[in-house]
Amino acid sequence: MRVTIHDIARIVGVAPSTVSRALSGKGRISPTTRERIRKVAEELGYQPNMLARGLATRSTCAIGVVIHERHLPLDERSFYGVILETIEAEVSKHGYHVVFSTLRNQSLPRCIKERRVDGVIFLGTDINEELIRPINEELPVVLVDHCLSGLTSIVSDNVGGAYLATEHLFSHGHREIAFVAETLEDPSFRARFEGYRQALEWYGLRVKKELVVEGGRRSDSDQIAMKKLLRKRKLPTAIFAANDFMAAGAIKALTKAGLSVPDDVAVVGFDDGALATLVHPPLTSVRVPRVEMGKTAASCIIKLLASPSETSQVIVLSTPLTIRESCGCKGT
Amino acid sequence: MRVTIHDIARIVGVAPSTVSRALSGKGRISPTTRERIRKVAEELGYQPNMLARGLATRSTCAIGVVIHERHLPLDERSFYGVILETIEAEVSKHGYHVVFSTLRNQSLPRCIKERRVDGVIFLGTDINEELIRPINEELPVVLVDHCLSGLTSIVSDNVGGAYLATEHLFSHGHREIAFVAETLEDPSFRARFEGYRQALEWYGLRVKKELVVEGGRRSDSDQIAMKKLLRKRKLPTAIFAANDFMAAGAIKALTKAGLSVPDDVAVVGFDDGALATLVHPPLTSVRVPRVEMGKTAASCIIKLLASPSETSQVIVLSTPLTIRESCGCKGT
DNA sequence: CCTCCTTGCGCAACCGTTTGTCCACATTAT
DNA sequence: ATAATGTGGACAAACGGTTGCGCAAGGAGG
Repeated sequence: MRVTIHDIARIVGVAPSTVSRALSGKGRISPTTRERIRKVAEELGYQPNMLARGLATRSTCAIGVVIHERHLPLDERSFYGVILETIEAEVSKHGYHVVFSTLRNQSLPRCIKERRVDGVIFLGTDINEELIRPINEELPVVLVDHCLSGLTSIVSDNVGGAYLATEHLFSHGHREIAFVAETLEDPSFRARFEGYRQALEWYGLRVKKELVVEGGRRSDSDQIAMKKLLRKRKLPTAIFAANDFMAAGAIKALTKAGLSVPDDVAVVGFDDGALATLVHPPLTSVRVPRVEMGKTAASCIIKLLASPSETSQVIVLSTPLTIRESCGCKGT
Repeated sequence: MRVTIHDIARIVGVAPSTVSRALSGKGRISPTTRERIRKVAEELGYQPNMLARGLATRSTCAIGVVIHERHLPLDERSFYGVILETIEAEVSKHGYHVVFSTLRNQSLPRCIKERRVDGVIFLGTDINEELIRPINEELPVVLVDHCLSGLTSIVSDNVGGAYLATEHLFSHGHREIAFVAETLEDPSFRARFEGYRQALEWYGLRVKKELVVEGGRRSDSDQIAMKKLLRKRKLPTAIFAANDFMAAGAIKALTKAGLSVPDDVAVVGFDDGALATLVHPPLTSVRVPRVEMGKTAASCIIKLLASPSETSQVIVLSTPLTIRESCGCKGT
């Protein structure tokens, strides 16, 4: 059996409550008994039972990180893995640990319903508002990559980043710029489309329907989209992809079709994840600051945990353009 | 305040213990009162407090998943993200949830030391045996991608997969086959090298030192390794890379150098993750059955939780070769 | 010398469950 | 009728901590 404060109390010859106070540092205790207790606890290798402590203090020292199943798998296609691990690293500095869970068929994980966490971070879009609101009544909630009024939200500047990418292509002479995405149903992708649209408009161009293609949610979405695009009578001179996955697929399809990237068609992606430097030519891509998003989410939830009345805010992280070779302007 | 069994007991007019038994289905209770209690619990939206239950039953309904920081980030370079999410999906079916944590500077996460989990799954190599053994004294432990005597271990057949890959290249006429890895210090990569060595030996070839290159642990390890290889007076006709990341890097470096894959140099990777189909040409790669590894790990820990005396075993999952285009045998 | 404050610590209640024990009553066998 | 058995539920003691309250001893101030 594990050693408890009662064991320590018996050995030192004090009451369990005294042990509790000595170890937690709260309450009035003489320095000498405090030290005696600490020493014995140390020797016995005492580890507090967090369940008991949690029961008494109504806290769990855990924060839930929930990700929608649509954003799985946590691999090359999704950047949530990095955010998850960043959150874990940050909150663990404050003594919290992470309960990781996915949202299946839009029902909250048991660990949340059963209040086994002190706060929740939701990762990604596609999470029903009706699911989140009630949670927020009882627990601090932080949203990452998603925005809801009255809730603390961490988002990247999708519109601005897309604007930047489109503008970059325009400034290098491209006038026929395609937009390729898996689906425009996804709010992030729609925002990226919006930035694309705004940039074109600002420069006096219009969005051409035939240059906007969606590949759908299937895993070969990239090739489906590119097939659609390559069927057109006139190819664009540049492609702005809504994420790196689609950009990599574009490069692949173009190369296969005997076209050169960036000489025949320039390509710009979005995310600037590890994939960007794994393909050839290396992707010019709009950087989504995943680590910063994770860190910000962690610090927000910690702040909310400390003072739940903290007013909610929307934090927009900027998305700079990382220029590599796929856009063809290297050295210009 | 949340509704407790005391609230229900008061309303129904029974003792809290009766409510507990009615809800859990254990113990003798008349069907009519059981139903009355269930109905009231339902109406009040009762959710059991798992902390209290855990305290009473000495279980937490949580399993810890620990990954060594060396295997981070959880992105294109690591396939542990997929395993993590698979484990979560599986154990949640049995009412468990996942506490995710990384191993920093070789010290166990607090959530484990404080026994906030009922069992632990360790992901990846590089985890100190001295850290794991004591845990195993008190909790069921499962190892994934790592093997320790007396502990239940789930591994993929690295040696066999590498043998298969090398044999495949040999059978298509290649005699100068390079081996490229980040480092041979990693046990998985060493095992893959061993398979490579065994295959060469079986076919009467010897390992040539100049054809075995390591790129180191840096993020541009792939390019460093390829630079070393391309400097040699005589290029190999094929490259067997210890993982997809290095294989993708090899393709990139070869393409950059004006060489064609697979016509000038064939490339075979290892992992067969999402990256394999994202590069051009698509990678022929040895499949590491990540999902199956996750599922197996989950079912092992569930079994161990049910009967802790279960005898430990080593489960080796087979690693078939997925043939695509980078090895140049398509259609042969 | 008496009162008042402070300090250090013990007592006991509480957090919300589970579970062993026991009792009252009903049912059946004798 | 009485005794033996079975049934349904109450009571209370855990589980391992935290925390409000109270009390005794000691020191300071009048």
